[in-house]
Amino acid sequence: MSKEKAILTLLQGCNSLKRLRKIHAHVIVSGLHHHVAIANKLLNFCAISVSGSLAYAQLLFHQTEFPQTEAWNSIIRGFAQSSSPIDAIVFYNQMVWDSFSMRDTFTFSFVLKACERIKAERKCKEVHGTVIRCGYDADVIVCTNLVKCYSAMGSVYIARQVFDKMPARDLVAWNAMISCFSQQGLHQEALQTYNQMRSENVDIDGFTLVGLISSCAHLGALNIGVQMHRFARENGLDQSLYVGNALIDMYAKCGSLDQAILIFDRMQRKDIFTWNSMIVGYGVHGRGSEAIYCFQQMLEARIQPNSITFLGLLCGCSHQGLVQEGVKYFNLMSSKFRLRPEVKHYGCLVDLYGRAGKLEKALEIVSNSSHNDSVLWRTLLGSCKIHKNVTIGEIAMNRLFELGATSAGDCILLATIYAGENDKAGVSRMRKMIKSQGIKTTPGWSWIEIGEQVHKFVVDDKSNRYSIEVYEKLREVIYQASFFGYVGDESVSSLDVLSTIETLKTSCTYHSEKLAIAFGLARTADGTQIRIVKNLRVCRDCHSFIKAVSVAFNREIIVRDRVRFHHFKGGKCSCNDYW
DNA sequence: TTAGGGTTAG
Repeated sequence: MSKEKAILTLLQGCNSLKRLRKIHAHVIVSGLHHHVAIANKLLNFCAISVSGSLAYAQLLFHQTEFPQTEAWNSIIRGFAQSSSPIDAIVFYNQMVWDSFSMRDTFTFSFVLKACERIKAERKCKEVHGTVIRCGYDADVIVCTNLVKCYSAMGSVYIARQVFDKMPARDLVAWNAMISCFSQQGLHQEALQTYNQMRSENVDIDGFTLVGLISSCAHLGALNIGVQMHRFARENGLDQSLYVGNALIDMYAKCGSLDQAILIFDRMQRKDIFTWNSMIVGYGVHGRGSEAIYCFQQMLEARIQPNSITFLGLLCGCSHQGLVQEGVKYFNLMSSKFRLRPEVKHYGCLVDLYGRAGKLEKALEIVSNSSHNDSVLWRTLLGSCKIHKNVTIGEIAMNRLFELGATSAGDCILLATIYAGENDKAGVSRMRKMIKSQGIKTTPGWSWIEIGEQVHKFVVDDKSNRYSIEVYEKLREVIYQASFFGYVGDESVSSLDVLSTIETLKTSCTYHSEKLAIAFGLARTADGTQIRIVKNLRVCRDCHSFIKAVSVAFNREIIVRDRVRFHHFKGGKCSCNDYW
């Protein structure tokens, strides 16, 4: 065997930096350090291997007199996956000026990886231009990297353009496009891409499923989610940790907490995502005690909690009124688990005290918090609405005003408090504030899944193609509901119904959830559960309407609002009218 | 024997 071959064989079996240093010394003594294959192998090991060293790789690289493409690629790749991806771009820039080497598909893949990780938008566009000029825009891997890179920067439209222009798309490319939509919150587009994928006869795998199941979770699209679950089972993909985690989250977010628990219990392996998805699931369903029990099991399984675990726990405690427990876990975060509470955790703490009527304590926390955040004051204002506290409500509103963060929702919250006190002047002030300050309102919308279609209804919307059918059905539903305790907004004082953003713009009659429920009643068989996902909180009028509908039509209705779940059955709601 | 992939919160 020649010396060169012997050294290459040694490098093949090398598994530590210490051993590599010895081989390197041997290479120098043998006068083979200019041998291209050996030098590249050495450099590649140092740059990529977990037992390598990027510092050593840099040393080797600088000792290379005329580095060729392979050497550049190794060093760029090494930095692209390191904690300092910016250095990959620095090396790429140097390579551009080097006349001894040409960039290839590997170079582009690695530098795009670095751009993706540090969200270097300008560089990504520049590399994209070079990719086109160099004729690599037909390369499926480079293009998939471009899709991922634009996706990471939120440039979904460009990502889709790159994807559409690809001459051939493989499974990974489709998965990247679906993930892009899913991660950017464009869930209906993710499902449409999946339909397109199916129509082009592309098989799907576990990666596809995870993106899609996550989109179903956000959309509340249980029927499609169940189909995905069935597909996973039939193809042996339900054993995957990622798929299992996504399924737990999907079932919990679609209102089927029992199904989420079933999958959770059956999972052979559980990681932090598994535990968090279950704890957050319990939390948003207002089942604090079970969230706490799950947390204790998690600790027994020796899984370290993170900040999301505590968000789930605190949410559960807050909605179940477990004040002492909530405070205990808030304190444990930093004292035992060395996790610094973030503004969202403080938000949960304010909500915890506020919901329980301890508004002075909640005010003290917001006032003393180093987070001078509008979210905290808004949370406090929400609690003031529940407990009809004008004084603290006004303090919160003034602080929001000073922070320049007043929204229409805030004005409506305070207007509702004034309305409770029969303070017409206060309500009028809030109306004027919205108008004079030009405060933007958020239109309310609701999703409902019928079969495999997700339909969106916007407040007072008559542009929907089912409008005539829906409005006609809604009139009938309101009439039926009136026999079961629902008093429509016509007979309710206009002050009493000021509780959502929608209200100021229109009458409560055509709130988006009412339209969606009427559509659901018209389009589904008797006894079928109706599930609604709404972007805002449910207003008092709609809440009492849905309670009456659940009994009048003998339907279980599940509404996921911006914060929590409401399970309506037999004229009652799981939130016990406390939300 | 130098490449591209996934989940929880927000």
